[in-house]
Amino acid sequence: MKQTKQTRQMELKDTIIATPFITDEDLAERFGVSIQTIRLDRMELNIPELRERIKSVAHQEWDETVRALPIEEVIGEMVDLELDSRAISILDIKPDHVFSRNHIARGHHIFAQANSLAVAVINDELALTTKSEIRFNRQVNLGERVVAKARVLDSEYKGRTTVEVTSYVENEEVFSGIFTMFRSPEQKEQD
Amino acid sequence: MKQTKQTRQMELKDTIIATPFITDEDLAERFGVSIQTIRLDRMELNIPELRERIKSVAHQEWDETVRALPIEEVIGEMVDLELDSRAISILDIKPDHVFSRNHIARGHHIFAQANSLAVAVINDELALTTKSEIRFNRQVNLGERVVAKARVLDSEYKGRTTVEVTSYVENEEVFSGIFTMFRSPEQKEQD
DNA sequence: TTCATTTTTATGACTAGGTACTAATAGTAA
DNA sequence: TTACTATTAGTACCTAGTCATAAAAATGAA
Repeated sequence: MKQTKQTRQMELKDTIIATPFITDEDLAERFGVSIQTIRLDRMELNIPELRERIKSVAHQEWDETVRALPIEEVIGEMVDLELDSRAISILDIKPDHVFSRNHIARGHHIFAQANSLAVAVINDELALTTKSEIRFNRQVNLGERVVAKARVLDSEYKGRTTVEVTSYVENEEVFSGIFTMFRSPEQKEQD
Repeated sequence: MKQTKQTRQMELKDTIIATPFITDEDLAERFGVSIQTIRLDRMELNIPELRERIKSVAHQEWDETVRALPIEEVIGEMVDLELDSRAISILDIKPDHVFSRNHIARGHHIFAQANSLAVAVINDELALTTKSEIRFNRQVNLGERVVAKARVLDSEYKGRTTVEVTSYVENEEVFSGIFTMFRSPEQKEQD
């Protein structure tokens, strides 16, 4: 009994998601159609060839966990800095920053920009985030430019500094956070 | 000035470990030798060809139990997952994750692990962090292994789910956070 | 310097798993 | 019948390799 094209394509998609390292030949055998049909289906469904599927899986994993996230890119570009007072950085949302499915920027990149800005604005060799309360106010999409502005709230309290960071896309607030930063006394306080 | 075979082979090995998706052609150019020499070197060093390297990396991260998920987008290695209930991932702190000065892990990596785990545990196509309150309880150092455990607190509240993530280094709590996640209703709620 | 050995490069034939394109055929609907 | 979709077939080309063979170049010892 023959399947319709639609149901075959849906099952094909599921099959590739489930076992992405399957070849067209194996797929053709499994669905009882020719290799050409499988290739037509993949084209219509925009599913790349085996090697590209392998590469994309491997690459994303590699990119984010093993290789250095090129810090300049992750953090964004610093355009203004006055130590212990304020700082501004911009981050252009690139394909690496978004979920593949929906092209929405992943939260940790927005956080990374803000957090590293908070670290950078502190006039100290060692600055670490100890606490933060953050809010993602709106989705950020591929291609958008995020401008993060940091403002030091209380600088002089010993060992702790509070930094407020607000991020905007074209004057629309997309993220805000209060970061409590630990700054180094002479020796380590906690271990 | 020419390199010896030995030093070239050692550097070759390092290069392939550092950037495993490099082709023989690129390697040949980088080392100023022919492709054939690179292939001889790989044979002597028992380093498989590009496709096999890609496949092995891709395979390591692949787990049949979590295949419905964009596992490649989880930071750290997922070792346990029960959708809408709990999830565990581990992240080994490598040189890329730390401040060069003091070898302390940068906060956004710890956050990224926790945040992506919170996203992954949600049984939904679209899950976004809208709010979070986090705390870095102790520094994490180079070489340490961070185990993040996510627990879904209230799953059924419409459009919002709260996830608690706690990260440990050898049973010592290093990070904790409450993530409020947005999950897709039938149509978009905000834009 | 000459010879032997190691190292490197070149060449040709083959492979897997595709892309891109053209063409032919089978089945269905108006 | 004509029009259209779905499927299959076949060709040329591509990449990133493989293997085998041979020749050239560099190196070390007599």
